[in-house]
Amino acid sequence: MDTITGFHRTNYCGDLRLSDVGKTVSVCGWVQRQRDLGGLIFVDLRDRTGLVQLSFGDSTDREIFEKAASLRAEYVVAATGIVRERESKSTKIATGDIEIEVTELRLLAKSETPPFEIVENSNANDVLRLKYRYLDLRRADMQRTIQLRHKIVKICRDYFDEQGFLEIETPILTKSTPEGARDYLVPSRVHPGKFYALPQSPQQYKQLLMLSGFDRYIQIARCFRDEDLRADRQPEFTQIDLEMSFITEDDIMTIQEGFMKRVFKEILNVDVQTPFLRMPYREAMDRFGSDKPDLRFGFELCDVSDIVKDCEFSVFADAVKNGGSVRLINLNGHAADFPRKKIDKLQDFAKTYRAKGLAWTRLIDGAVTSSYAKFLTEEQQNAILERAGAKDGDLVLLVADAKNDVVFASLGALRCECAKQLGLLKSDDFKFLWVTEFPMFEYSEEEGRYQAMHHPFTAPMECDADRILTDKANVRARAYDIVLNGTELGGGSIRINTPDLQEKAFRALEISEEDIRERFGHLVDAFKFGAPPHGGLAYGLDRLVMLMTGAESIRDVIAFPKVQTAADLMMNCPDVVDDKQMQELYIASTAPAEE
RNA sequence: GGCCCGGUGGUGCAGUCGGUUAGCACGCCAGCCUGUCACGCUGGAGGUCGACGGUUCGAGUCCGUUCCGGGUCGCCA
Repeated sequence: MDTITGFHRTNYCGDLRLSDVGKTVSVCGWVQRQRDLGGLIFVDLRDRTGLVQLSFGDSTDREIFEKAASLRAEYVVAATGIVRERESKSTKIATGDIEIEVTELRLLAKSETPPFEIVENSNANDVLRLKYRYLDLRRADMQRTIQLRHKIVKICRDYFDEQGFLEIETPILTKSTPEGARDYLVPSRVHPGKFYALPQSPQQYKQLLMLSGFDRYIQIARCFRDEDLRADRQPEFTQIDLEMSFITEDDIMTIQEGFMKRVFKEILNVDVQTPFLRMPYREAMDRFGSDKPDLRFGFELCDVSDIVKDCEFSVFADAVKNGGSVRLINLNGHAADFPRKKIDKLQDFAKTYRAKGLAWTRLIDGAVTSSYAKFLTEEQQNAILERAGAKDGDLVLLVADAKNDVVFASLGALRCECAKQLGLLKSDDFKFLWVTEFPMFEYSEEEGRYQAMHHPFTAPMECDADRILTDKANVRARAYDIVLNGTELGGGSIRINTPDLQEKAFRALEISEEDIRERFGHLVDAFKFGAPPHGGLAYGLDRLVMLMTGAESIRDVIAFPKVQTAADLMMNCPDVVDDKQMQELYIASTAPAEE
């Protein structure tokens, strides 16, 4: 084995070009592949920038040639040589016009045969990839994603710095704030029986920073939520977290739009149109059945409750009578794409959103077929078609339910599912929007009371503020979400900044005086000392990177992600700890409770 | 907690109605080869089919349980 002593890298592999021909260069990296043609050996050397071909032939020193012959995949080498124009060029790699005729070769480390090939678009399964994540990360696509993530963060820091923001770190060991997601807890050694919580977000700290006069704050903040994982959800994730003082919604949105415009231009060379469309929550739900609508395609919802409220079809009529609705989407021109079998599949899909069924009507070659034909009068059926704007070649899907939530959720999801099946979701089409005027409260069946939809510090809209205790269902908040292609990138709000209003908000949430003191006392106290009007926004960096790279899973944009059971397969954690550690923390036993 | 999908040499997959020697590609090892670039050619090694139990003359295949992974609903102020 050779050492690196005295060797100095002059270039990264992927950077060499025809203009470098004749230069003596030194490169290092991993052996991607070795091709031994007998009297001639080629080695593709890989580093984080790409590949370059090393060549060994007639002019190569005997000892070096033999060393080259012994190279295997993933061996670590350093090579010095002269850049030559290739006799036969390759268009497949960026450095395909040249090769390095090696004059010095150092073997720095050998490698066992890796458990999977280090190639782009590997289809090795997730368990293996994650167990050997350090190898998985060697692959070119992972390298690109992680490097691109760095660039996004860099642009973020630069942009917000230019806008006068200060980056301030807030604690990772903090206080549990029930309400909201489950906390990750950290036992205290010094305070037996007491616990820190890892932050779900730096929410309260950043508001207190406004109170301290920092005026414009940003943090690339790690956040933790002990909830079940999804393709776009990890238990620890990164937020770009902002807060500003002496501003309104418009200021925050404008600043944010400027960042999006810049990052999309610099990273993807995409021109994002600003200002973004703004849409009240109510409108988003009515038109798209979602508070994070994907605007890349149509298929908008349409309410036909009034047409069917007295019809013979009890599924429709009862839904309306019991306080719900009957709504539809029209898959314009796609009737032929959804034969009966596919519609049945769509029904199963809708049922996962608790829809009880899926009614449909189809217009093909002038003939109308409906799943509900025998229950409705011709007038009613025609009225539905007219309301849907249905014409020949259309397929209309209807959901009826006594709960509007179910109608919206299932139709909203169907809308996206159908678009996906029809290939209408282009990953290079970016449709931003702000969803505004969220409800201040939502009723929790479980808790039997109204809860904050955003968080308890969110300000009500000024025109609704006097009804905060009397008309909870209809009070709207100064909250807004930034949505991109059906993904909630982030959300924020204007906060309450007066003790009076904050006290009213707590009362509306039926939080007792004692709880207020215990859980939010520091914030309540702080607000007695002059809180500026302020508001902010936080959004998921991981999701932004996902959308910008077209990654299908959030795991692909995080260097060391966790699997669905929140385990890290590489580190093998969570794991048991020594009894001694447990004792120091006053935790009784390492054994899980047995049934 | 519910529902759905998957687990077969190192890797990715095939495996029909339950049938006798579990197949393919890549990778790996050895030999040959002077312009390859997914090098080529020849030969070779490598599998108790996730685990346990059951049905059967016989199980990769059927049944049950369980483990692991993925998707999703609930959950995620």
